[in-house]
Amino acid sequence: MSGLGKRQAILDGALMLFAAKGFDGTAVPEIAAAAGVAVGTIYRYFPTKEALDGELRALWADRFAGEVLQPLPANATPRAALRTYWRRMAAFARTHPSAYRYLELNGPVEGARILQAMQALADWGRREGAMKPVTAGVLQALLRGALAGLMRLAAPDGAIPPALAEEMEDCLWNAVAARG
Amino acid sequence: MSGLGKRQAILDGALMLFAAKGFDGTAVPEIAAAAGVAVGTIYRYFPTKEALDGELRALWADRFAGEVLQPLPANATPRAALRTYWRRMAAFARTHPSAYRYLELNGPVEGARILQAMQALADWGRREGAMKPVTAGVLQALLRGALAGLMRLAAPDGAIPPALAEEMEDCLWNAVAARG
Amino acid sequence: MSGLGKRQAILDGALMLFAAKGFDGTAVPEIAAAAGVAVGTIYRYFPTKEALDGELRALWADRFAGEVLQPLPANATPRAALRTYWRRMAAFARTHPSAYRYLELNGPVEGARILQAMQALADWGRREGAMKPVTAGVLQALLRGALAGLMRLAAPDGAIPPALAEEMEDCLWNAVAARG
Amino acid sequence: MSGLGKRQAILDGALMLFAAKGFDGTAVPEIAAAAGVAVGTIYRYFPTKEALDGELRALWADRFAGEVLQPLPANATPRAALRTYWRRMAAFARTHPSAYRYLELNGPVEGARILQAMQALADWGRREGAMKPVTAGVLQALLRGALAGLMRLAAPDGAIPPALAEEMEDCLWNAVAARG
DNA sequence: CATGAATGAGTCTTCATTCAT
DNA sequence: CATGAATGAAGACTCATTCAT
Repeated sequence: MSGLGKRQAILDGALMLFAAKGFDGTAVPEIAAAAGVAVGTIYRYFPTKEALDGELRALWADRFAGEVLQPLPANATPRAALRTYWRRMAAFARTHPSAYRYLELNGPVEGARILQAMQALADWGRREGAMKPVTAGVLQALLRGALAGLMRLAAPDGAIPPALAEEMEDCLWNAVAARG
Repeated sequence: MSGLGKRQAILDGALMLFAAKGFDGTAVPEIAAAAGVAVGTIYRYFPTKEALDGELRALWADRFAGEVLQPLPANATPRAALRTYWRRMAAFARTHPSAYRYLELNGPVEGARILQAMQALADWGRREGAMKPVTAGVLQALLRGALAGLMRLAAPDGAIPPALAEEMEDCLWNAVAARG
Repeated sequence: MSGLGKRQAILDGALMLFAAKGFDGTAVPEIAAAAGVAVGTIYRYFPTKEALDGELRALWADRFAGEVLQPLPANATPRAALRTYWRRMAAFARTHPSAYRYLELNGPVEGARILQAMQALADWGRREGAMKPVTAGVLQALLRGALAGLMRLAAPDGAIPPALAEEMEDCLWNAVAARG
Repeated sequence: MSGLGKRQAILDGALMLFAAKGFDGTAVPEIAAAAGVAVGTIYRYFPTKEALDGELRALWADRFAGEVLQPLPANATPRAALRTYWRRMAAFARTHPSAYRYLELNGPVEGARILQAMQALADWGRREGAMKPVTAGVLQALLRGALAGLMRLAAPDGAIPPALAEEMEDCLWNAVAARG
């Protein structure tokens, strides 16, 4: 196994365990076992357990924001934008349940970049008359909270039932849509 | 200090510390110090650290459900019911931030009883034509998630700004209201 | 065994082991075994291994200086003073061989106070015409070095043969005596 | 760099580090870094860390004895012999402070050969009537101890002030000279 | 020959739990 | 009942040594 492979294996093992048992609940030897390496090897790649945690969080927070904030389709409406953001977030949670749980467990999910996008969406929707005036923070709290709430409904590590995700999407839009 | 007083002090200290640093991040001697008792005393009231955690969770989950699910005012409409539930949840989070954080941190917030109430509300609202058909789980996820999301916006231990709470309440109703 | 007894046992065990194998060559569990206590107990009395070492050094350096620098007999001559200092140092090395070895191993043997006494002796001896002019540092180096050299001759933990000690004392006086 | 060069670099690095931090306080990777070689390389030249230490001690103890015990000048008197031995020892300590410190730190400085020379000097001096009867061990302890004592006076890695060395030499001769 | 990534036994230290006072 | 000194298993981290490249 190459050095990069081991580094990745360590990150993967740590992610799974931190997501399942938390940082303090996970012992370094457990991570080593999960990664299939010796304990000492972990310290060749990360100076401390904290550093491993930090890198892991930075890595996945970045990836989460990166996936959610990809360019919107051309000619998108605010409604389509909201739907797109929501689906991307749900897709991330479905594809990387451990990463999602880990990020939710340990504080804000890369707040700044997402919040910016929510601000832009709120402004845009209001300009177009499609959305009622809504604080960006409220919008972010709605999306993130709804996703976290749905994840809780599912069994641990369970995926969000697509039907519920679609139902929620409809609710979310109505939550912020301008009254007809 | 009476025996009950000590027991309460231990529970209070543990709540604060578990909320701030997590179960695994909190040492029993820390709890003892926070409670103003000797280490050994803790073990006169709780057989293990886990048992203390369990009792604490049961206690607060019960209290949370108890406060939120108090009888609704007579002649309430579905809209008023939703608002009442939301305000009670927000009030709990504002009044007992440590308890709220602790409950959110450690898995489901006494899911069953709340879910039941959401089910009842969804049925009721649909019967009256005030709400669109909505799965109870989605409703619960919306409320709980929105609250958690708002708490995250606030500084650690900070309270939710009342204005945001009201704005959110409006969104939540629209999310599930029947289209006019 | 009382708390003070345990503390003392730890200090004693550490002294023996540090003297025999050095600070870095001694493991904390070894100290615990030598002291007849559990590993954790050591940390109830000393915050770190380094702190234990520090206290040990302070303790014995003080005791060494205290024993050597006790008041000289009245009507003592410079010659008698030198003899007294030397005998006290040798007595300390004979009575507490581990402590002596430990102090020698780890840098200066409480240099300042002893050096002061050597300075006083050198001045005194010269004023009386009994000693030739001699730098205090040279005098200290002579005494301490001679003692360390004799200790080396003896087997590890072996005592200095009294005959050699007396012979050395004669040499030391001649080393600094004024020429007849 | 040639093989011999690497071997020498390792010995040099180890000497410096062992002198400064002791055997147990020095990590093999540190030695490798100081020597400018890879860790594994050390094990191509020395089977274990202990073996490296052993060779180092043998090497320098031999060199020390070799330098001190070079042939004395023809027509030397006992007094000149003592002075010569002392100056050679001081010169060694001045020229190779790390080596001197290392040898002093770790037990006897190649006792046997030096002791033999001291014995010969003591016998010779007595036969000539220049020295009082003195045990060889005492003579050795005086010289070595005086040197070690002077080294302690100097700052770490500091050289012995020549004036002190000369003053000491005078003392040493008087210590063992026959009374005039 | 030289390298340095990998190893895992061993290090210092913490902490849940017990029990004599 | 309350205490806190004592315990030792377990945690994070180090380091002498090996071996595939």
